[in-house]
Amino acid sequence: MNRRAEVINAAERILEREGPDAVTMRRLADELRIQAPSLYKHIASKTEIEGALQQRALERLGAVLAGASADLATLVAAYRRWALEHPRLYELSARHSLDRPRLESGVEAAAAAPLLSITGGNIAAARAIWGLAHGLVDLELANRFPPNADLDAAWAHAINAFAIYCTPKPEGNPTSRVGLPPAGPATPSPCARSCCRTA
Amino acid sequence: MNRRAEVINAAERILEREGPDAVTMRRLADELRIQAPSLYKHIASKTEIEGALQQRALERLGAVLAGASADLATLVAAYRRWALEHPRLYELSARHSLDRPRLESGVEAAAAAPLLSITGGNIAAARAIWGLAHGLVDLELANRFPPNADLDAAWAHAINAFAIYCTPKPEGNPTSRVGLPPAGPATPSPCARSCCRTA
DNA sequence: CGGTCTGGCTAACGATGTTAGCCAGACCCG
DNA sequence: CGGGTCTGGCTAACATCGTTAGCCAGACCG
Repeated sequence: MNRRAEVINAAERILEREGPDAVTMRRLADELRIQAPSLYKHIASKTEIEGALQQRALERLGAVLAGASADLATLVAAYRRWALEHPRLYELSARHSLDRPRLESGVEAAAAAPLLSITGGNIAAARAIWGLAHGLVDLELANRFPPNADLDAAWAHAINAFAIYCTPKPEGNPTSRVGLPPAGPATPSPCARSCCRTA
Repeated sequence: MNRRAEVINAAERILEREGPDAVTMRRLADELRIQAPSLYKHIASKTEIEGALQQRALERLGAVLAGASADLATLVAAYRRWALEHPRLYELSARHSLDRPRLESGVEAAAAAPLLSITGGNIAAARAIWGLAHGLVDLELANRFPPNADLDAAWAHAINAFAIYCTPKPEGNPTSRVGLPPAGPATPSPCARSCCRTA
């Protein structure tokens, strides 16, 4: 069964080095000094490889987020940074629809946990923040912003807007706050920050 | 030159009826009662077709948004509705990176205008809201939320969070407010809404 | 020793985007 | 009317893609 992991490792290597179009069964077989049809002794289809990489991406992103859940700003900064550092993997994992049955259970929840923790267990708010982070990253990766766009400013606004939903965690208490009531009117600083001045 | 438009129309028809995988040069040729290579008399590549559809999507979405720019809630609702009604077209247009050179000038700006208008010309805030709307839609289309997720609640949070950046337009003045200073501390209702109670 | 399983192999299939090259007809200009 | 060019079809073919079928060497085990 270890060969299967080698296949997926090779796929990830090719993906990161040469982009998604290079991840080809024949190219992948080359990397393993094998013929393409032999791959099917270890995996059922290319889709399965993509699924495995998606799972891998979810795990890694989840781990990174878990280590950066001090407050909203650092959390989303970690999200953005990871996505920009592993754009191919992020794209592959985000664009494909999850086939939850195949996904190892818990991965999804683990990736979501830090976000939930920060919103005090407010699932809907966590989803909104997730959407925001994913959307900004996705648009950035897809080249949808003009080349000179000040994306840091956009992220700053995003963080500022959602500050109402988040109380910074008391220092030194890294455990989850899932289950606590939402933060409620912890009014954010009323947007006099530099990022808010129109250019 | 009109045949080119017919090709793109046919591509859109197939896309919407049978999904992205069905948009094949041969299938497309069938639809036009033609042989596949003949398509190349009217277009240079399949990529060009996708670019044209992307442009088309941008135009239509822009038009819809322009007609729904009363306030943030109706604007993003329109965004979401359009994307869910034309998921294939939206995906195709959002996933592909823009090749701005080929894009007809002004389309991008036109699509962005309603958003900019609502943030009072605050570009960074507009981008954040765009990211949020795109992200939520993209995750929804990609099946990333659990089947029973209450997405309306997530959208409500999203709107609530960004309310600080938006003053509702004075009734009966549909012209743009681009250029005005940002809304500043127009404090949002402090999140006592039903959507904010944790389930 | 014999049987089974593992993990390679070659050959091949159908589908994809795309190119080369031919040709009928429309259309225009002298 | 005659000839040239342009338009828009066509067939044949190519390389590449994911994938299947079927063969076989070797390891391993009873």
